[in-house]
Amino acid sequence: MARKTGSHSDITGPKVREAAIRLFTAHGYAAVSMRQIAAEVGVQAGALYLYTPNKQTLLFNLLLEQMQGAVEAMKAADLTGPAEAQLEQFVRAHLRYHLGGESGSFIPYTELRNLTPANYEKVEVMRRVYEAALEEIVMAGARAGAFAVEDSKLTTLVLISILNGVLAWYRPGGRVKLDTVEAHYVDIIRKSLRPALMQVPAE
Amino acid sequence: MARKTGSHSDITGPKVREAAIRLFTAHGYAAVSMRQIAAEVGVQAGALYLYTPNKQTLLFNLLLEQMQGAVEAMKAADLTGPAEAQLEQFVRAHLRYHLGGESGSFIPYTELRNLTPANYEKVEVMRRVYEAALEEIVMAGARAGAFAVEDSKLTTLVLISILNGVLAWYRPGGRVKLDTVEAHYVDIIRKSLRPALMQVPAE
DNA sequence: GTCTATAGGAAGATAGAC
DNA sequence: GTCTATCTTCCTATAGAC
Repeated sequence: MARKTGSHSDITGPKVREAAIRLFTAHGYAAVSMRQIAAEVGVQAGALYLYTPNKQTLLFNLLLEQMQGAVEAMKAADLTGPAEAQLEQFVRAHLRYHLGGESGSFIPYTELRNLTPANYEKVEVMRRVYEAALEEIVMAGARAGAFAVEDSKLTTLVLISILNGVLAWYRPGGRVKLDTVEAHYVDIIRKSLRPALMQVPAE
Repeated sequence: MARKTGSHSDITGPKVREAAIRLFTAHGYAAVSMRQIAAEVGVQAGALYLYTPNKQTLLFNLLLEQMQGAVEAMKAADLTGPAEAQLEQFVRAHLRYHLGGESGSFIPYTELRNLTPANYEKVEVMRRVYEAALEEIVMAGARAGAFAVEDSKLTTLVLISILNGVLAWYRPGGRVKLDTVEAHYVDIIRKSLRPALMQVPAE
């Protein structure tokens, strides 16, 4: 394909995306200026507006794609079999999606507060789909007597918060490997939902 | 005591504090302007500088006092008896301190990233004291065979992140009461540390 | 103790040259 | 497609009147 000299749209575009993810993750949306993003990319601030109409839309698109990606990863997981197995697959899919990205960074959901109400609502729709899927698993396990659940909504919220809590301390390339994290969370989450000891069938 | 007319230092001071906590918690330090804080208090922006030398110091003092308060609450808790009992007291103290405040809001630790390096280090010292206390409990339980722990540092980090995750969804005055939250977290954390089923002594 | 006014700078976003 | 230059707005922080 013929291409004009100096046309770097296909290179700069992704770089803007990655720089924004990295900076928003590290410092938060409000603390990051368009000039900082531009410096990270290696262009002047004005050039960013070839790739996004404004700063707000940049954040919105990143968060929406991220949330859609989480839903897709969840749907691609093998959520079949007994509730315990489904839960394990959900936990693994969640952790791999949120921690395993090439870029190694993921914008925390707390940045949702920086979206305009209209934009927030669009992302929130996806978040509800995601959490509803988890709640289905929780309720199925409760019905089957496999999970101790008093309030499926509360249990689901707590599970999500536990899983997202990993972002508070996990560092890619750090001492703790992703496999270890996965195994650890699968283990503690499984145990945390286990019915009281007396109700566990001895085997 | 004689007091000059118009001297509201003892009223405005606390109001600045509370407004800053509320706004930093809701929107994050970087997204909040001194003008917003002033408006919340009911004064003009310039008047805030009677109570803090600058915005950074305002955040620093709030976070430092918060962290010191957590350490004091932990030390005031009855951390005696077997590791299971100590852990339960730690969990209850942590949740009550972080959720039970009169103001009903607590600046998330993610705001630590907005501190200057020198200020960050001072708060970090307190955080290490706090986490070390939890790790002591975890290790004691592991030695006694009461807890399943492969890596006490990892377990401690995960426990802290689980406990702080409550801030992601709990709303004071909401559907779920503080007592319920406490009971729920004590239950799931106790279970999550329980040794595997086969190793539990039948009784 | 609080106000108004303002200095000084940095932010988001646009215009036009190349 | 990117740069430089700039408009406009908002920010932190200070000065001086009351």
